[in-house]
Amino acid sequence: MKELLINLNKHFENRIRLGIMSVLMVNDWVDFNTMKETLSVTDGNLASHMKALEAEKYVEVKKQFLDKKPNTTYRATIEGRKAFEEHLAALEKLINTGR
Amino acid sequence: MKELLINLNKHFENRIRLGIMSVLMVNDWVDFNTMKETLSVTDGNLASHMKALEAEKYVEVKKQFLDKKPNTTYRATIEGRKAFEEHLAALEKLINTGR
DNA sequence: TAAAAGTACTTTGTATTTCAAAGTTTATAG
DNA sequence: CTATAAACTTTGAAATACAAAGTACTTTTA
Repeated sequence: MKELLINLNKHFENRIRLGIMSVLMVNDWVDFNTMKETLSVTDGNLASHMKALEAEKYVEVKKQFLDKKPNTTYRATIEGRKAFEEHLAALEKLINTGR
Repeated sequence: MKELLINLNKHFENRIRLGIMSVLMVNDWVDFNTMKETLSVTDGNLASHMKALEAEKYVEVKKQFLDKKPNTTYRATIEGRKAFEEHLAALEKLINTGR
């Protein structure tokens, strides 16, 4: 019970970040607009959270032109998956403590 | 996948709040200092989070003198338990979506 | 009965986080 | 050219979080 909270990853505390990572755990490459609609966030907000996750090397980005239109897709890195798994494990521990 | 995030309760997003509620789910009455040490937070910080949870009616407070010393204890209300259960369920859903 | 100590705050001030809205860039379509 | 779309970036405001210092109340100690 001593280190109840230390394994929680600060970068995943926010709900939108939780959503992003959850989506990226099951989908290999997810494009900007799909993510935006899935989470119901503004484009600016999504971009900034993405940037934060990118800065932590938790997601990688691929920019290309698809159908002659700019298309940005994301996927979780190995590191990101690992970090998120650890976060979820810590959450589960909390959940099991809590009932 | 549409309402991926809406069942998450904003008041439980913070790690310390998560810790508080987890502790209160399994312990009926927990005193201020035990909570403070369990979570490794300053007294001011704990007090303010407690106040926030109290304002939402998620915890109730009992103040008394024990061994001639002031003693404040907390427990989760029925409402608080319900809200936290829902939050955990939403988290679990995310977790299961995410692996 | 005055000083000291402990509990549980409250206040203050700062730093960080979050978010929407507006503006920007680049590339294609007409 | 001009318009349009995607994906940002910038700006600014509001909310949140936190530590540190200060306070109130009570009991203990001298």
